[in-house]
Amino acid sequence: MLTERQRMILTAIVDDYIRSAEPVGSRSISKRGDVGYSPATIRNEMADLEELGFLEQPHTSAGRIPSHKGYRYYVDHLAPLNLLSSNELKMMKTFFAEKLNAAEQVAQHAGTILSHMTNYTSILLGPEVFHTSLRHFQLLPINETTAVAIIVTSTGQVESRTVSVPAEVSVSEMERVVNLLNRKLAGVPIYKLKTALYNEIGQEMQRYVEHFEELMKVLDEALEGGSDGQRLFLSGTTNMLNQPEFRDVDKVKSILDLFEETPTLMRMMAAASSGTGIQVRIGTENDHEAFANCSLITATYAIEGEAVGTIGILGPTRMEYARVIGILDILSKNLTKFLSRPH
Amino acid sequence: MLTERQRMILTAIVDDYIRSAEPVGSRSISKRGDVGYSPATIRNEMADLEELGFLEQPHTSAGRIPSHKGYRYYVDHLAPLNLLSSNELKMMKTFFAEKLNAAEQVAQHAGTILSHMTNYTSILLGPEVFHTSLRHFQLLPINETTAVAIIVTSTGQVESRTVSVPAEVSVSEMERVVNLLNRKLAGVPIYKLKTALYNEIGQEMQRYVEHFEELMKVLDEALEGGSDGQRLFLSGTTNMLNQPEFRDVDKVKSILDLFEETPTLMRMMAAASSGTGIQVRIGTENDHEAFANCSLITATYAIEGEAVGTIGILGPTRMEYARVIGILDILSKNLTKFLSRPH
DNA sequence: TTTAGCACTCGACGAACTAGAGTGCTAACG
DNA sequence: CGTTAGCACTCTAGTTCGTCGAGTGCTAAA
Repeated sequence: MLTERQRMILTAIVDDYIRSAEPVGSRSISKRGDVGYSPATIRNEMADLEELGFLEQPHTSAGRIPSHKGYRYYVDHLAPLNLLSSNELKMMKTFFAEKLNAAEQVAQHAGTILSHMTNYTSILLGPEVFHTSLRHFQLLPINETTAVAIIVTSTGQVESRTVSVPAEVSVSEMERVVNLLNRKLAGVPIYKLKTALYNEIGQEMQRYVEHFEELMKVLDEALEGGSDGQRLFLSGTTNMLNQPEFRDVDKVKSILDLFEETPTLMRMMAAASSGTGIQVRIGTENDHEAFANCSLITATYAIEGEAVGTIGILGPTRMEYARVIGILDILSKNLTKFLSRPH
Repeated sequence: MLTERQRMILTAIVDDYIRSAEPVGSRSISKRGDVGYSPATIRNEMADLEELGFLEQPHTSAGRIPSHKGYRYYVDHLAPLNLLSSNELKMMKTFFAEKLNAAEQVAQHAGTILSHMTNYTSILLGPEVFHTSLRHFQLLPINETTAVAIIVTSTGQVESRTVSVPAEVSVSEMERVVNLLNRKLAGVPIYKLKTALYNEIGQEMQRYVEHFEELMKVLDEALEGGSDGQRLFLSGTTNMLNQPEFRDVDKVKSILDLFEETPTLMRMMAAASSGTGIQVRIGTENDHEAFANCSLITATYAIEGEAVGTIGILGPTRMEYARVIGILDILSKNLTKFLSRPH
């Protein structure tokens, strides 16, 4: 589709623009040395590239900037493989040498490291409990009408919520049920808990307890928490303010606002990481107008072969794709290895 | 110290400036009607107030703005008592009618409401577990070398952390210890847990278990989490961007950066709420240069008579003190009542 | 004591101008 | 025929300059 020379010039323009955030002119490309043509020739090619939709011109007498399509082509075909700098490698080594236990904590910390390494904003979708299985269930009365329900998963994550308990249900009754549940439900995947409760345990439970109906309601409430137990962590949100394209408060406002809308972000992250490997969403591909000038690069991480979370980097469309992709690739792989290691 | 007329004029200036964010001139004060003097008279008083340090002049031919000292005097002596608008009352009623259980969740939600009502940023220091007592302790092995330690407090808060367990310690041994601990430590305040463990339980434990040393290390690690189990919640951070004084990215940057530094914020909140009732910290009183142009208004909330957390509002020094103080006062009192109610 | 009057100051705003970066086109070149 | 030098043209960013108006401080009159 594009000639070799056009590819060279497009690469040069994108690279330059990523570095400078200023429209790139034919002269500066020519002077770089790696494209051995005069400004005039480059101008001709640039006009062609613009016609093809890879470049845009802010106004007549300015240089060119990559269009959405230009970035997409760059990411898909032109971006160089990026090896990590020794400094970056060192940061990553230091991180994985740390002694951190809980999976969620590890992942969260990885997000922080990532935002520091890249100077962009990292978005981390914590390990979901959906596919892990039940390790332990507990129901602790706090006072006459409330109890704390605790679910511990096989990966060591703890979810808790407060539930209200009808006065008729006695403590000993509750204990009996909890014991029964632990015997029957240990090892069952979290997402199957409710159906297991209804189908298998229900009948047996009726024999043990008096207030079956009330208890089922309590358990229902208690297990509710298990299904959406995924948390979102942001790090380096203010890095956005360093980008020259967001020097204007009005332009960042909508982005920062979105950062406070956890559910929306979660949905976006989940959508973005649908495929395997590294995913790049450029500008309007993000399905939210606040991110129209941003790119989101995501990767998933897994525990024991099961993808459990997503880690992403958000920056301006003019972001250092090659470097970020390189870092994210290594980091997500290491994270997976680290989380799946025998503790 | 100030004449009645000076107080009137100062009040008028502060009120006007809070509303408009523009330097206030003598003419506009005169025209308001509530100060029945000509611009010339007011100018003379303004010159005096400036000499006394209550006002400042951005440049010669501009109006006056309140100085730090001016705000302080306003807050301490001039700010009118503020009754909540019917709309505000309604929001608060709706909030406290909601069925929320966990104390932390309630408080966090209160912070959200607060930032919505005020259009400033709310900072919430979650209920600390320090003064609550132990309801239940649990140590669940996850695999050969790790276990999850869970602490449930009398208020229903759950803290968990992953600890590593030496290979020599057997599961049954661990269970025995946990049972012993629950029998002995239930009801002990969280902050006394460690000393209680060492002084009272230690000896008895030695009789029960083989690997005393190793187990003590595990327990030590497990109980570490209890002492600082206070969490920080921010809401409405982007409201800062709506303030005209922060229209410039450079000026908000340092503030938003500070929002990411949880420990620093926690320290500031703890320091700010040292006294009782509503505390107002104006500008540089905040001990952090990022907040030099901000004011922080805080109140504490309590559970069962024990102050457990702090709720605060951060805005520009030019913030609506009267309204915010009014809202915060009511909200913190209601929050206390709500959290201390028999569930 | 208060106020009207007045000269003065200073920033905000807009118009006019300039400099410079970059373009597209044409014609010459190898 | 592809490439390049040359040139007229365009458009923005930045600067200067003058004007306007809000606001002041001071003086003198009420």
